[in-house]
Amino acid sequence: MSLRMQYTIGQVAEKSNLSIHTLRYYEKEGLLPFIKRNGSGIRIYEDEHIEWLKFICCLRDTGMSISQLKDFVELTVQGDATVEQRIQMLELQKQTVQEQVNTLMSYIGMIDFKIGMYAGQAKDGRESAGQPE
Amino acid sequence: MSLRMQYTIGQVAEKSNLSIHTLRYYEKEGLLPFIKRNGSGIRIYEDEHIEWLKFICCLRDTGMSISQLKDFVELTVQGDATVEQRIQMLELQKQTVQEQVNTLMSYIGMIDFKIGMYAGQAKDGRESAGQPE
DNA sequence: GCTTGACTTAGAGCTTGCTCCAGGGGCTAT
DNA sequence: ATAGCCCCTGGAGCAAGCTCTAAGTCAAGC
Repeated sequence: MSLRMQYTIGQVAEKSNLSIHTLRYYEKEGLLPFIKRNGSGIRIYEDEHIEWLKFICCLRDTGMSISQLKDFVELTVQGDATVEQRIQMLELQKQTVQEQVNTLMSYIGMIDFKIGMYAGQAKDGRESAGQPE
Repeated sequence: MSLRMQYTIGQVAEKSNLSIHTLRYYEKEGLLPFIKRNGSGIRIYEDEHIEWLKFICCLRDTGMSISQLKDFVELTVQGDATVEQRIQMLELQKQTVQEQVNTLMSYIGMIDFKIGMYAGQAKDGRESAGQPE
């Protein structure tokens, strides 16, 4: 007997850090095909939908586009038969995230190097103005 | 007596993985205020400019906007007096990149968790189709 | 001298992902 | 029953960052 909480779009917006507009936009784009409505047409969200939104944001923030997300959702809706395919997609995504991390770490190195150069200049003032390098 | 190589926009496009369009766009937006022209109005790039472009891409790819980049370039053009300010900007940027790395690593964890869930479903096939969760 | 190809400009157009607006519905409290 | 609030829809608008087009210049090779 799990007590299942229900939420309106405004409550979900607060919980998910997405705007109401964005939530409706995502639904329109097919990212939330399972949200039910009450008699007045009001969207009713439940806890699992909020979890799903968090996962969507994870994929979105790692570079997956809305339409790719839609493809992923459609696979999910199709059920068991597509589990392997979804696992493959996620493995691929995981790999690209790892590459992103590597790239960002190399960027930290570049920024550090530049900071070092500037720090040297700040001491002995040998910069030739107007020539970023 | 350093031999200083010179490049046309097409050569720089190849070397920098930016399109010719993008290079001209960046110049128009003030990110490359130091590119000279030859007698016919053709842009002449040198090695240090290509280095600068790589650094610009580093900052851009870590979330700095074109207009922020422009601000940074303007400080650089002003010379020594702004070195401290530029160091501060880069320190701040470095910090945000580190936060991005942390976020991405937590996303890898989320993706892994999801893969684990799917892998479980693939084995015992207890997914309820149409209910992403 | 004509073609080819890479360069020039100004400015229009495109894509993505929101963001907002007008106009309206329905519950709840006074 | 009127106000206040949150909800709804369809569609317009917006910002960023390119991306492309039209029309033209220039230098080299045949």
